[in-house]
Amino acid sequence: MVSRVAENRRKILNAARELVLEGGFAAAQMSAVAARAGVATGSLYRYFKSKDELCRQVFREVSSREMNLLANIAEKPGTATQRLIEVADNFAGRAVRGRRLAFALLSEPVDVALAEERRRFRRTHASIFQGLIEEGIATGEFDNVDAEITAACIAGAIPTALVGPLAPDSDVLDARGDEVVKSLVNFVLKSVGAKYQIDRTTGHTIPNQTAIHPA
Amino acid sequence: MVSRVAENRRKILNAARELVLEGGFAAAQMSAVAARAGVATGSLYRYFKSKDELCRQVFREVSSREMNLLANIAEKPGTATQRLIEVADNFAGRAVRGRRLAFALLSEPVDVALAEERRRFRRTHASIFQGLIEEGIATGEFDNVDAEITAACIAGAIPTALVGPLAPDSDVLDARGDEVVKSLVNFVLKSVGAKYQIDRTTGHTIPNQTAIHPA
DNA sequence: CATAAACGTGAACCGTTATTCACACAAACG
DNA sequence: CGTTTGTGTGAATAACGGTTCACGTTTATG
Repeated sequence: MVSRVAENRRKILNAARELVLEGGFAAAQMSAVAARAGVATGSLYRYFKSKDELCRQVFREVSSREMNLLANIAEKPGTATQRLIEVADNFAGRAVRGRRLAFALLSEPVDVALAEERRRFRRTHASIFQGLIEEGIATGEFDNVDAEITAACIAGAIPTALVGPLAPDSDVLDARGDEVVKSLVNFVLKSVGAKYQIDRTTGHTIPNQTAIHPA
Repeated sequence: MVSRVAENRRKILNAARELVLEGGFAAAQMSAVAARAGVATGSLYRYFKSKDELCRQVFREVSSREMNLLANIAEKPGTATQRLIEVADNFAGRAVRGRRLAFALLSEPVDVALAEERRRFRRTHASIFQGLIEEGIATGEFDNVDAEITAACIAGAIPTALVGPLAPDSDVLDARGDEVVKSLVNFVLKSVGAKYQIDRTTGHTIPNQTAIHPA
């Protein structure tokens, strides 16, 4: 009995998540969620106090998966530079490959409840970058930049570069995707004054131009 | 008569703009706009086909003012570096000082009609930066970065750094505002591989650390 | 001045969605 | 087996905000 309740809760969350993955949070209307989950709309309210609560839950589930992925990469052994490259590459790469999800999590117009959740998400992103930047500064790999601001900038730059000026439902990213991701990684590296860049075609590490040709 | 019509149109647009400046586009409800303008709600539809059209008009008026400001700075004489500094400083500085407006134009959740308008706005921002970056690359002031992507990143980074991780309705920016703006300018300079930074306290131009201490 | 055309009005209308609720049914308990 | 408690239902409700419209008023035209 208690298990059936848990099972239903799961069914509802899964249905909502599927809808979000397909059409963003705009598509997660209560009646649609209920239909997808195979229950009545009224039943949703046996499990969730409100739509906000349901959506927040979905947002948390989906975003925490992404967060953990990046956080784990950031904690792996290696130089700050290597890890910064990997985090940035994964962040941008995952966003490019899963543009629908990235849009829903980062850019889709949502109401205040979710906007709060999204702020938290962004802050977590930023704090991952901030940690790496501070490490890199300490080891001398990076310049002595304002880690907090730089991290916030990076956390904002990557998503908006992907969903903003580059058309959001265009397929440019499917073709040029890898190249764009590499450019983004290089952007990140330059912004912290890293000594290296990655080659736009081979992906190999190469010296940073600024460091090689000082004024 | 024709002048009275034009006058009323102006009254309505002004009322809508005021509301947007005070509470974002969410506050620009038809009834509120009508009340503020001193006309009946029905009258709004004598002047604008729909709310979307009215809001677009307001968005254009307000954003084009901002755009022109930056575009003019970008066209002034001087090195690409100098102008990039000025554009970035104005962009960030104006956003910090007019956070309400910046929020409405750049980050507030809006519906599809305005989202389209906003995309255009962002693209224009990006193209201003892109032009400066390309110039700087040509003159050897900047590294040979991917100008399109870098510009998109910068255009996305500055707004989200201001309204994102740093609390949006907090007053941190009122106190630390200048410092934050300078950090943002330095972020921009580093991301293009400029030879200079600006001093975080004096605001004077100083050599870029990366260029001075090559690996 | 007569008439038409346009303007101004604001209460009513409508579509959209989240939320509720009265009722049916199943499960737990003595 | 009766009772109570919890669960499922989906049509009705409520709230919200943009849009309309039938009517009075002002302005233009001949």
